[in-house]
Amino acid sequence: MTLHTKELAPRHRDASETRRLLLEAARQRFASDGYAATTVRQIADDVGVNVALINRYFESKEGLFEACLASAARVLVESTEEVSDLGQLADTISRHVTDVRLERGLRPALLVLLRSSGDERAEQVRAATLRGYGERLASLAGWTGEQGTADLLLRAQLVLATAIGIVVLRSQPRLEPLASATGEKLKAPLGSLINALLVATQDQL
Amino acid sequence: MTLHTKELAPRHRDASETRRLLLEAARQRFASDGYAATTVRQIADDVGVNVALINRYFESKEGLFEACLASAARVLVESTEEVSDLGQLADTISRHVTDVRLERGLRPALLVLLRSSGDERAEQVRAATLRGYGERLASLAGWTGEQGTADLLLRAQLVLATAIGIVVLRSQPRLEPLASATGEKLKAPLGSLINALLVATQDQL
DNA sequence: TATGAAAGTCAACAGTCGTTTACTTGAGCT
DNA sequence: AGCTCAAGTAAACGACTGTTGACTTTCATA
Repeated sequence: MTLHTKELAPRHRDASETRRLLLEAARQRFASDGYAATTVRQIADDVGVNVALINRYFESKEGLFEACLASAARVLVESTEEVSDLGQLADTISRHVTDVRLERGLRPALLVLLRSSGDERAEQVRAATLRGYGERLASLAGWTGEQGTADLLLRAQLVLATAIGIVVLRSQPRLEPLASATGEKLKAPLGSLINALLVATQDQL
Repeated sequence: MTLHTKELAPRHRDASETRRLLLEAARQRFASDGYAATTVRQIADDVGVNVALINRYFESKEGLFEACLASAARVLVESTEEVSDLGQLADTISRHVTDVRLERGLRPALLVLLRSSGDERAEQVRAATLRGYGERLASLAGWTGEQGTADLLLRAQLVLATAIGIVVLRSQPRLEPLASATGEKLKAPLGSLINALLVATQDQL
């Protein structure tokens, strides 16, 4: 339905730029429709180029998907680098989860991470990325890895689960009022959620 | 890969039983692989019957999927009927989310509810079911609909988001330790999460 | 301005998809 | 035992999928 979004700027045969546009269109399609339901012809049409270029630049549909996964993993890492303590976490997550910008937003990144392609290598990237994100959250709460803080990792993964659920309910079924809630509106309840899961427990130790 | 799970019991030409088996196999496939990635031949092979029976009993692949959605909606409603106050909620959710039984468990139900088929009618069933579940949770916290309790609906949907995230992270990427956590293990953190989101706010009014 | 390599297009390929039609098998009846 | 209708099968259909190899266009260089 969304055809030829980028028709402006004649695009004088810039290979790396075309590659970038294909990656962007693919991430959007994969995030909203999933891997199997997305057609390589759709992606090519979104950019306005021929299908064959996908195989030229990414080798295969799987290759294109893996490139999307790598891009999503980068976004996830960057989104946590600005957080230094638990106090900022609610603010950061609620802002990123509601970010409408396609490039930096957590929404397409998390959605792509959830879509399965069946490919073995892609599956490992997904698992490693989500595990790393959970561990980064846990570290903020004082998780060290081996000691008596094992519960914190589970609780951090529950925060990640909430973020995933928010992104899902905001995109596909568009559940109101959650779907239209601003980052500011989400900040308070997310703050008390994080406080209950990570801060309160931290104090007990 | 999972071929002919139900070979025992010769199955003497029982139409309604065959229909039931097809529905069960479909729910499992749709929940784990999604709509587009699931093949009607796979489903028929799981049961051990010919593909044509799917179109005979459910009219189309879409019809079969809608039947799965209806079944999932029923499970969701039933899972909340046993809850009468917020105190039981954490226990109920954590038990249902970790339930391995395919029939009654929340896991396949929620997963099917998340899978999109692109069909308009299916989309409406999904939306209505999830909205109703959120409202049922909010009602337990004192949400009445129109008064100054609007925030409670948003917070209840955050609880739903967490449940969805848990189910997702427990099935496809299998994120440990969340994926293997027992219902008993999840009960405590889920309890403090619900308490922070719904009970604490309730007291403020 | 000629030229060659890169960027992009075209058309076809081998599979697989959901669906349908005509057919065969089986069980319950008198 | 014979008949009959429902349950189940077999095989093919047209459409669509990802992928490929040969072709054409463009642009920076000489």
